[in-house]
Amino acid sequence: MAPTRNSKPDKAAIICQALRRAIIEQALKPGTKLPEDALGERFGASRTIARHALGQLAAEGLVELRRNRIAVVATPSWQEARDTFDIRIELERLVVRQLAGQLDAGQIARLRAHVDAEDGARGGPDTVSIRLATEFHILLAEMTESPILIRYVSEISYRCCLILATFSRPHSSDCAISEHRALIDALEAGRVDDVMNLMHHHLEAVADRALVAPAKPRGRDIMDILAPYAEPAPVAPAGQPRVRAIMR
Amino acid sequence: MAPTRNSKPDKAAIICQALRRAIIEQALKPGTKLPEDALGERFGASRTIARHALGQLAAEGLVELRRNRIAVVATPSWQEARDTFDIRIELERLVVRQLAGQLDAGQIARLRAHVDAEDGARGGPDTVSIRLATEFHILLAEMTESPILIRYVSEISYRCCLILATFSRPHSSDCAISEHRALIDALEAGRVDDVMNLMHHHLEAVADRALVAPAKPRGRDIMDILAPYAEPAPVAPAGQPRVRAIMR
DNA sequence: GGCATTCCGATTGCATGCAGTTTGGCATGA
DNA sequence: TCATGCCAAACTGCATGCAATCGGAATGCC
Repeated sequence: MAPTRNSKPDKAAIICQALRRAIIEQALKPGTKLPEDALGERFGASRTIARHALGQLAAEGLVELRRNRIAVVATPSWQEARDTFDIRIELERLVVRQLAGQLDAGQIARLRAHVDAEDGARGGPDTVSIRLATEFHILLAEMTESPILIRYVSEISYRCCLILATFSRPHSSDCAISEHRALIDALEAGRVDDVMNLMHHHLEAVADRALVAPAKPRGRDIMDILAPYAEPAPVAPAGQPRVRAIMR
Repeated sequence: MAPTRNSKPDKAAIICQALRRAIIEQALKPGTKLPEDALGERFGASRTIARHALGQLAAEGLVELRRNRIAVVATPSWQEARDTFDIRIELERLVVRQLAGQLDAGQIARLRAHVDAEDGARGGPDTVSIRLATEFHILLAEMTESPILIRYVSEISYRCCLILATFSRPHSSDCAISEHRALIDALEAGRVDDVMNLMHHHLEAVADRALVAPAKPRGRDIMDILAPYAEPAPVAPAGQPRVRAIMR
């Protein structure tokens, strides 16, 4: 009775997992088409299942789903990228606020082991470093044992991977390892304010290192660029004034 | 060409919308079963569509989806409720940080009109007041024009409705109207720190008013209650020490 | 009477089929 | 050469069908 467990791990979930990994490791680049039947066939399932998986990934923001059109890997805009990191900072500050001084020796050891693994991946492909760094943050979130926090941090961290894939220049995000170590030290010492600030600045640094504002418009977004030119006569301030605070 | 618009609003999305409203207005209480074919029949669609809609709502955390079992309206635990409000506070602080001093007269007017509507709903059923109050927050989020922020705030606000439905004592959350007005004033004046603090305390107040810790265990959660008794011999500190900071 | 077992209806997991829409190439004409 | 219109292939939207699984009632056993 006990050993049965969740014997059937849900076919759609498998496809989801595979696509997620492929996307965050940039095996599937933003804009890549994801036809339902091709996916289904590849994973030995029907379109129905592939469709379901795509729906989930769309809910996570990794995939764009347009009606009657082939699904594609999402291509975050630059402004979305900024907003995403802003949200991530606040969420992860919550994480470390909950964890500071609350972790037992085993948990601290697990964290250190993970960072060592990150260290070991230096020199390897960038995508692996990025994935490992992301998994460190997710590991932290999981230690809160708060389902919502875990879900949100995971989701937004994966999205940040996608963003890095879209905007980052090559070789930019491995010096984060020492910052991860500092985080662990502060967590262990239990100084809440310190660790929250560390996390804040760590993520800000990641964002600033990665998010080089696109001088030449990267990839798609062509329609966005053309939008102002589509107005017939730009005499008055065109359209509604966009109400976005310019942050940082 | 222009008048076509999105002519097909997606059947699954309709079901989603309907269920969401029903859930946040407590027409569907936590724990209510949601069988696929019953749903499909009710909305003139097939099980496939109903299933898809349930998947979406599960991704939003409004529905619980267990394999081979009937889907049910989610029943948040008390700890989840606390965590959810903590996250919501940070997200909405971001919202007002972006909006302070950036709204035009029309937007301010729309906000005031909405609060007036809330006022008009006083004395009506609690569920309507709660929905209107929630929509005020979502309206704010939409004014940021940040898709991610809008998505997260909407999602978590709906979840908070569900939480209120689960834990709130009757007659608790209508005095929020004056706080909404204060928020608008501060937004218009553009004092960022003020409005962030107002939002923080407003949401904290809502949480404190609503989240009465359940002395007698409310409804289901029987398994939770039994959990400690399931341990064979509670001699030593049972299992791993739960690592949750007790906040506030 | 209390408890384990068996069996059947209810319900989900998944695949397939058909209709409607979009895409992109090709032919036609200026 | 370039623009235009048409058509077939590709793909999605959705419904239905079949097998697997679950929950609960009836049954048998002590």
